[in-house]
Amino acid sequence: MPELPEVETVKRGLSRVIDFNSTTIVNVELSDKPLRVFPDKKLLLKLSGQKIRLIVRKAKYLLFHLDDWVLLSHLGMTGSWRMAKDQQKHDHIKIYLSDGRVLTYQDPRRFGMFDILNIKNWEESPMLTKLGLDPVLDSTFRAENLLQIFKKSHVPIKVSLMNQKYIVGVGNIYASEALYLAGIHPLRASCSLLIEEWRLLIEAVRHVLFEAIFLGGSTIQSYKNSSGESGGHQSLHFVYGKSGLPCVYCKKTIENQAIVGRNSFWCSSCQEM
DNA sequence: CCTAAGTCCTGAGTGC
DNA sequence: TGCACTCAGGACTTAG
Repeated sequence: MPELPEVETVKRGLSRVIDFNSTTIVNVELSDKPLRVFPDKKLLLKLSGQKIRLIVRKAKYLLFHLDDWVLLSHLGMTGSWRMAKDQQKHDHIKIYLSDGRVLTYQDPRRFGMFDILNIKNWEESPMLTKLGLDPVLDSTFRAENLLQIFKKSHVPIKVSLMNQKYIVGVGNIYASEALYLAGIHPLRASCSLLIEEWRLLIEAVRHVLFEAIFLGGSTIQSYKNSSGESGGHQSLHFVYGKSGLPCVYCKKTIENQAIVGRNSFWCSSCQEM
C-alpha cells in the first residue's frame, strides 16, 4: 500500500489507540508463511514483557519503540496493521497486548519487511543508514542540495524522485502527481533540472504529501488505515491512473508509459520535455 | 491474460 | 584486466 502519507497515517492511527508507556506485549505469534525479510524468530521472545513506548515513522518504515528493542516494520505493497477483533486471511503477525487486544499485521503479497533492533543502536540498521532526505521532516530537502545530488545523474527525474537513497517517502503514485503539479516531464534527465525547477518540484512534493497525509492517504486498490478505513486523497489525483482522460487544466489527453518498469502518468502539454 | 502502493538481487555496461 | 559504480530487468506474491 504505502508511500509516506499512508505510512504516516498508519503511525498516527496506531498512536491514537495504543496507550504508550502502559501497554505491554504479552506474546507474539507468527503464521507459517514467510515474509520477504524477517529476523531470527528467536528474537521474538525478546519482545514479551516489553512496553510500547512510541511509534516513529522513518522514510516508509514504522518503528515501534519498546523498552530495550525497536520493532521495524515496512509494509511492502499490501501490508497493514490493525487492532484485530477477528482472524482474517493473510494475517501473519499477532502481537498480544496486556489490555487484551491483538495488534495484527496482515499482508497478502508478503512483500513486507521486519527487523528487531537494539534500542541502543537501532539507527545503525542497514535498512535505515542509506536513506535520503525526508520531504516532510528534513529541513535539508532544499533545491540547492538536490541540484548538487543529481548534477551528474541522467536517470529520469521520476525514477530519482522514487529512489529512497536520495529522497524518501515518494512512491509511484505521488511521483507522478508531484511532477504534474510542478509541470516537469517525468522523463527529464535529473541533471537537467534548473534550480527554479527544483524549487517547484520540492514545493509540489511537499504539497502533495502533506495534502495526502491530511486526507489519510490514497486508496487505489487495497490500502486501509489501522481502523480499516480507506484514504481520501485518490479523489484529488490529477494524473495517476487517469490515462486517456482529459487533463483538468488543458484538456489534452493524459498519457502513460512504463518508466523503469513502473507505470507513469503525465500531461504532455502541461509537462514539457 | 494483464495489472498493482516496494524493494532487493543479478548481470551488463561504463569509466578510471 | 580489475574495481567501483550505475542502471535495467526480473523476482518475490496474491487478488481482481
